[in-house]
Amino acid sequence: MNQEHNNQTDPTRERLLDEAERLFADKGYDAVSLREITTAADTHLAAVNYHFGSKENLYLEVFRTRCVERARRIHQPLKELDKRESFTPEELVRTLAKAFLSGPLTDEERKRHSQLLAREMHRQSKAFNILSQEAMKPFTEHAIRMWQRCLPHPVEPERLKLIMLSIFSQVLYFNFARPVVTLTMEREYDQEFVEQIVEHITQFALCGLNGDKGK
Amino acid sequence: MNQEHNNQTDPTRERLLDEAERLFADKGYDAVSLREITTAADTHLAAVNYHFGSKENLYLEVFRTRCVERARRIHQPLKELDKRESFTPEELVRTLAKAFLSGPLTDEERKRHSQLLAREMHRQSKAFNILSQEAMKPFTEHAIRMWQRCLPHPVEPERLKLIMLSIFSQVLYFNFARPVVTLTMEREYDQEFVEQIVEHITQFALCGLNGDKGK
DNA sequence: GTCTATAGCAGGATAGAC
DNA sequence: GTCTATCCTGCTATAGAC
Repeated sequence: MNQEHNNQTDPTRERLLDEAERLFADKGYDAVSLREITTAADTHLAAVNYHFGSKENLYLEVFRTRCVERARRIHQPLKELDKRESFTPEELVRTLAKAFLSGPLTDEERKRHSQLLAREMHRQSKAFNILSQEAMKPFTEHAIRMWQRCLPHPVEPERLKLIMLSIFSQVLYFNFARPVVTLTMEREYDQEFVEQIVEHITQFALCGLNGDKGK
Repeated sequence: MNQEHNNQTDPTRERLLDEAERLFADKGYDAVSLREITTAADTHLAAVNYHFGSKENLYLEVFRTRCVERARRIHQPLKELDKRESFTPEELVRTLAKAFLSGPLTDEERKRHSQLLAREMHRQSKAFNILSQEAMKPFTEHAIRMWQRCLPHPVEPERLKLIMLSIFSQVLYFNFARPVVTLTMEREYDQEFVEQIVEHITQFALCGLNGDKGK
């Protein structure tokens, strides 16, 4: 109980979560079999039932631990910025875009995270509820408070929420739909390209913020 | 051969495609069984093999016929605009956003289309190839030619492609991730809300087009 | 040509041996 | 506690009756 036998650090349990996450992200819930997962995790079928009770529960545990933890790390740069005395809207937007596209996660993690998110985003499932309650909702609300703090003139929250959704849709898409992006741009993802995308989204969103002046 | 017995109009075949499309969009390829589809289409298991050869082929046929056909209808408003003597960038962007969000499709069709697209968007599959070759590529290229036609000053194609991707990511997201949108905005989809979204994306993209002037 | 009946296999879950 | 061996269900595909 004092070191290795609690739920958090059992190595078999961790390996199962690792492989489950990878495979679920890659193929989706129904396309992955428990046999596939346990073989990859170098253990046996019954281990899933022992540690998680069922396939469904293993899936949910991936969201409860892995995804929520990654979401926290994505949130981190925003919190850092918020600690500062002051910041500009441009810095806020760039921090948002960077957090998702070149931020704290490794490229592999980013891909998995986007895939799992995208898979759950359109169905009201338990996994979706975990994500929205633990990750998306607090993140969005925090970002909006930060905007209201740094914008020179007040902007109605509805507009800010729409802009948040627009930014979010783009970072998700540029991570998730890479085949479409490389096909359209005739260009592979490398550091320079990602920086270009971050810059594109930043400028896009900034103009969206100030945009209605010209109307 | 002269009326009802060719592939295009066999009523059982059509019902199978209808139900397959609905269920695949709703649950994804692996979560749907042929039994489910044939029961919904009020026919028997063997009919799938008779008409399509396999589950995989039925799936692909949904893309080859239904999705490509819908993509053509989404393309239509753009073609109409292109026939005109001249048009503004704003008209072009609004036409693009409307085509996906309130355009030629019914709401039900729009949902299905977005779901099927989103499901295939991240994996290089046969279905993806059909979509990108038959629908996305020609559409994107046409839109870019139209932009180059109506923009007062030349804009490099790479920038236009990025803007196309940004618009596309947003319309896809606002169709596909409705649970997230309603949760964030605390608002259900109705005609007024959809119009607001179209307006939001239009302004967003327009500013993105002219945006770097202010930098 | 249509559809029933079944083959053959893979899935998740679990009983029970160690 | 661990893991093998097995259960049973549900799947796709197809052979063959009508």
